[in-house]
Amino acid sequence: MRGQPSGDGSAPSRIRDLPTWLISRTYARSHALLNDGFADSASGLRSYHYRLLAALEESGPVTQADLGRSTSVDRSDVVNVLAELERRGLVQRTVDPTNRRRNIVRITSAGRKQLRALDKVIDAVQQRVLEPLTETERRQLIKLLRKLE
Amino acid sequence: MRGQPSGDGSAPSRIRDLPTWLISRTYARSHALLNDGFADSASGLRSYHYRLLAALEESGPVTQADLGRSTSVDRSDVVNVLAELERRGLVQRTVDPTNRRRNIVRITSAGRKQLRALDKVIDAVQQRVLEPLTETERRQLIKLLRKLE
DNA sequence: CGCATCTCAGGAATACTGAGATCA
DNA sequence: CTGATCTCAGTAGTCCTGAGATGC
Repeated sequence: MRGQPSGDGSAPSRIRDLPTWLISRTYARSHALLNDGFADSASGLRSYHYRLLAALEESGPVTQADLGRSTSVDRSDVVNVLAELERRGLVQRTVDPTNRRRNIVRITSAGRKQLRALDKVIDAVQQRVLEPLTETERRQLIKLLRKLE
Repeated sequence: MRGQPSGDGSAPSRIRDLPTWLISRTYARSHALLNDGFADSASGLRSYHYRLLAALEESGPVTQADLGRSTSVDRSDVVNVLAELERRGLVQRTVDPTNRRRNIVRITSAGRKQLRALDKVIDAVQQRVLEPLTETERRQLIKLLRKLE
């Protein structure tokens, strides 16, 4: 295209320096790695499943609505993803006897086991994505990103 | 759910502290803001259109393939998005006389004008997303994210 | 022939909306 | 009735794959 400067990538570009663009690029990369990793794990599960399983293990039994809120997964997606997880015996849904509108969801021991396997995928992806950063930089990045939430 | 600590959000959570999760949340937020902003602009354009227009203005005339590579927009999406942009008179496509496989794409003056309008949307979104960060932190974030590319 | 380019058709995964049924 | 919850159907936008046609 045009003359590119030297240095460590300080080419000023309106687009490439846009935080939202950088975020979306990094997201796309880790999203792709995640899907590849999950595909390799042959579990038939995806990122949504992981989010819900991991949240369930961390929080203990919760209602679907709370689960959706804590994971930022939309209510309608929660329904579908939980249905798949239940079909696989990874979670259990029971009607809340004190409020029959609600489903109480809990992770099963098979779910915990599956989660251990998915954790490995996740860890590998983190390593791949964060590879260019030092430990200090990683902590810094996490801190900054948490502020943005 | 469970007892939450105090402080400035140091609740340790395997999920919420995952860089890829943080990235995906921030991505989702800015993506939504971007789409809302573009919808309000009544231009009928989306994030892909902006990426291509902005890249075209910055690079000058290029082939579609190069445009796709520089913006990380897939070749097949480049085709569709450029078709829409051309229909609106925002870009111009001409066959490269020296290599008739290629299309040379250039932004039109109407395209530049439209880009100015979209820039405002983009700026507003950046402000909204980065609002919790100081100037120094924003520069730091950009630096870290660029390292991840 | 190999290879790059442009094009088209379609799929996958995330994010979301609207509406209906149930029930506190 | 109000409002929360779960469910279902369907859409939007991004990202990607495979394959065909063209021309270097």
